[in-house]
Amino acid sequence: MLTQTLNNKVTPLVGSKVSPAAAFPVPDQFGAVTGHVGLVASEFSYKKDEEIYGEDEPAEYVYQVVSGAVRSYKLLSDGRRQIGAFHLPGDVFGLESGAAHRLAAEAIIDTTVRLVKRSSLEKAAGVDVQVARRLWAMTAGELRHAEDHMLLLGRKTAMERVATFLLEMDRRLAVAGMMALPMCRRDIGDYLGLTLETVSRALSQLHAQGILGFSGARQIVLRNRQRLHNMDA
Amino acid sequence: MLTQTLNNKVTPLVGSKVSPAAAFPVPDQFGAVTGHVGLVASEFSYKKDEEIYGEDEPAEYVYQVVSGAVRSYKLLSDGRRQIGAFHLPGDVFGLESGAAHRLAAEAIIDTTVRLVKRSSLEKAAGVDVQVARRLWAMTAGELRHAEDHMLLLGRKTAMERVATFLLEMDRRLAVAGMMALPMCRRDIGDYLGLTLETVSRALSQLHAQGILGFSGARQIVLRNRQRLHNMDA
DNA sequence: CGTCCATTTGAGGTGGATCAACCCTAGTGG
DNA sequence: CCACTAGGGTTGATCCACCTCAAATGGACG
Repeated sequence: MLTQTLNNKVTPLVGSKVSPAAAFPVPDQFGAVTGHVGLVASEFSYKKDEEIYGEDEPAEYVYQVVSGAVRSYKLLSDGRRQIGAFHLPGDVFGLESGAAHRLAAEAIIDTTVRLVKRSSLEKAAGVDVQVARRLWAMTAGELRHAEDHMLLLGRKTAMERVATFLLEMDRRLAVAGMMALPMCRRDIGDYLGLTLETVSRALSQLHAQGILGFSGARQIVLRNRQRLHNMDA
Repeated sequence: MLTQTLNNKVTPLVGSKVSPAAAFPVPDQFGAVTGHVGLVASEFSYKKDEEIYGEDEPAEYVYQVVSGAVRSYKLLSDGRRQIGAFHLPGDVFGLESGAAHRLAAEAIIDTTVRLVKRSSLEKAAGVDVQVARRLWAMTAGELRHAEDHMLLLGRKTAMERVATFLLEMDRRLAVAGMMALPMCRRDIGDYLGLTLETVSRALSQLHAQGILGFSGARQIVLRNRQRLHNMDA
């Protein structure tokens, strides 16, 4: 993609403040890599539901969410979808060791990213072992998440999956005890290996038990993290 | 682990032939890393069902299967198990970017491994960017497998999962068109997010359709890979 | 205020789990 | 060499968690 020009200002990175849109400080993974070697990062924006890159597309860029949210997913031929990860402000995504993206990526809501050429990172990693180490650690972090998620998809019940999801999102995007989910029930279902109806029923049940509160379907406050932890197996 | 000494001869690695027990040549991932820097690898053997390392245990060593087979898995508190990967002759496992193993590992059958200290690899990676690149690529390969497996666990039917499993094993361990599975039906089920009964029924059905043949429950020959491919979605 | 889509809720169906025999077959020991 | 045994595998019957299909409700935005 990246053919249409929405908002393409080029900014040199040095000290690189990151994620002004994030409501709390996040570790600056991108700057940790780019800062060392004076790479140049561009900014780019995507509309809600716009594709950022497709599955098996050449991996030309590595991205960091500045604001908004992104889903990475795979599709089966008949349209069944598995979302492998949600990317929130501060997160790096699209980093590949090989030549192609193995999942597609789309903006969940209007989203701004910073991006650098993969070839620049490769070159930097060839010169600076600290950069190489950071790239490895990022991929290892993704692997850790995938391994946890395999356990969820293969062995947890619907309620356990939703509990795990809520605790993950609470950790990653709660502000003042409240989280504003950027994704719809279908996205959550496709992330958890469930249908949107099952997700909705589980959330309704948690609401009825007083474990969470709603202010609109996507504004959720956890009222009892301990009980949620107990449900997550 | 590694406290009892079963068979601990130390062998310096140089050109490093690998996997004499493998029935066909495999890419020498271990040697590709260790060969460059003259690391020392030991050999060690484990009995069937013996633990190699536990979940969250410090990651002191990196392993390569010489002969036998290994399962990597996570457990829930009530005993539900998700096997994340099977490791066959030639495969490297137990490689971590962080300090601890995130899955446990056990020998499925009597197994011999080669191993090197993680600290040695870390040091080598700090000196030689090619080593660092290889370590990253290995972790990225595991991530690729995990991403494919999330799709299977989240969205494929029982028959599709079994078909995918058979094609994976066929690719990885078939000799002369036949494969000798080292693992039991329960292991297969815990890998595919199914019960052992469901795995058995799927295999029986494929047998009845003439898509595969048995010579004993674990000796399988695929008679129609194309039809199997069609079933795997 | 009305439209559109996301979400919730309900009713019923089903794929895979569970529970329960039974059957192989590879060892084991006589 | 064969009978016995134990563990793995198969098959059957039933159950139920989650899916599917359907309709009502709600909320955001023009």
